[in-house]
Amino acid sequence: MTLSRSDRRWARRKEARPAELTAAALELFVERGYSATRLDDVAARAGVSKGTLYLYFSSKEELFKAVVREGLLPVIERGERLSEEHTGSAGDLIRRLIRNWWESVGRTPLAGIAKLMISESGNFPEIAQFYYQEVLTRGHRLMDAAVRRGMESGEFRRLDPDFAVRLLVAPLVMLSIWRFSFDFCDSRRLDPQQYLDHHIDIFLNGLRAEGGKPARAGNVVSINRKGKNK
Amino acid sequence: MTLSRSDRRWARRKEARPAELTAAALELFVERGYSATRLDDVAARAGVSKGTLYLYFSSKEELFKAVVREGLLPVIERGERLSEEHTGSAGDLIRRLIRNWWESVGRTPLAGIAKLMISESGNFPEIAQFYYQEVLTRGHRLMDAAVRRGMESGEFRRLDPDFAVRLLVAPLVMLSIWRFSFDFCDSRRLDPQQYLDHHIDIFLNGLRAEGGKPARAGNVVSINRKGKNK
DNA sequence: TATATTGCTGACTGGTTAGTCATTAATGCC
DNA sequence: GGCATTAATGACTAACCAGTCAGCAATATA
Repeated sequence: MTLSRSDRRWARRKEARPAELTAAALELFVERGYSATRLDDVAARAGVSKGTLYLYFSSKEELFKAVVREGLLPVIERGERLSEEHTGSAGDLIRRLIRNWWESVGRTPLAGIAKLMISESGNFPEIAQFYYQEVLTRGHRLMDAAVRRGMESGEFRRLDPDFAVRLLVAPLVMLSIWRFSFDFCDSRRLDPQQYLDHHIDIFLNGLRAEGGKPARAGNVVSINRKGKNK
Repeated sequence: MTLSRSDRRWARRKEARPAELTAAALELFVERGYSATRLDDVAARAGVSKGTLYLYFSSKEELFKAVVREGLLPVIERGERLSEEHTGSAGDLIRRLIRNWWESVGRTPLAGIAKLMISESGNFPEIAQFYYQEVLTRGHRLMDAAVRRGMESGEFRRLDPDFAVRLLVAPLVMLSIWRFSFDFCDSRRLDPQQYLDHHIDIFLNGLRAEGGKPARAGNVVSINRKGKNK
């Protein structure tokens, strides 16, 4: 029995394999967790056999590291550039940063890395450390600069910026997590756009100095807006 | 060789075992994840052998269910009573509910259930469904009543209460998760009290109607306050 | 076409662990 | 004390899976 032309079982695609494997691994790690993910399944989803996986990654743990390392660093760097170049109010910068986050992380599979790192931090302290320093702390600094700018210009009240930033970021992380954990439990799904709009609205109003003009969120983070449910 | 009097290896304590086992299991599940937790380790931490574990739970999955089921229902019920009995402003009710959450969940090992359910929802859709309906939805309803009360009395602006509640709860969940995932990465730990104070402050100010009196958070949720860091 | 190179495969193995069960010892009852 | 009951033990097994490797087939080179 000869193989049909479309049987790509033996296709040689050295360049494409690593990215396909890490993409498949990310999906399965997020879906099932690190331990519960079988490398046979990762390989199958990437369209190769397990042996091939081991041509590109020396162990399951190395595959995990690659997934985390390669995912978010470019995004962080883009955010840092965006922050440096920004001229305008702190509120607008925060809106842009959140919009940027949504477009390049929140609505992509990369959002799953948050859930993955939360789940596995206990088993991989070294990777958790890397993620903490190179993703969380840098992302935090990004928002921190915006919040301080607002406080110094008199746009925001003076609160501890560290807590303010954590409270700014927490709903974004929760949105990422929700998508991969409980969204499917609910028939009427969470609308991310409206959720982000409300967050920006409440947060910026909560932070703004007495007498400043009320913040309106809808004007920036409103891509593909759908009708409000109920 | 006779066993010393203090050798409790064969102690018969039928009543206490199940709670000790679920407590040990919660700790390990949260620390390592469900798959990566060995039942031998659970049994050892509870001071028994693996065979004993199987006297009380018919499988690893049943143990997991017991951990989730028994943990949070009493707390939810207490919150529901507290909400019904409350007289006073919506802001005060929200402060009390958060304080109550912190005392009976946030600062206890039960907080780990959030991380556990997030991590394992994909592998146990049935338990995820239970958790979603009996814990998340009921907790959500609790806060929802408070938020609506505030909107109807004119204390809060009129926003979609569903989103407002999600944004009220998100930082609490993140606080739970943080403790078990990244807190140990950072030398200068997150102070939960101040974090909650800031959240209540920003959120209530962000929600309050124009002309209402500014909300101050510090007067309710300030137990065991420590010096502000930096 | 012949040969060398190398990306890819899948059967195999060694270690690990959920779940079992024959045995042991604590307790209660006469 | 003697006997019956049952909580507790830990060695055992069957299954599962990360990681290996000898061979196969696509491609490159001559």
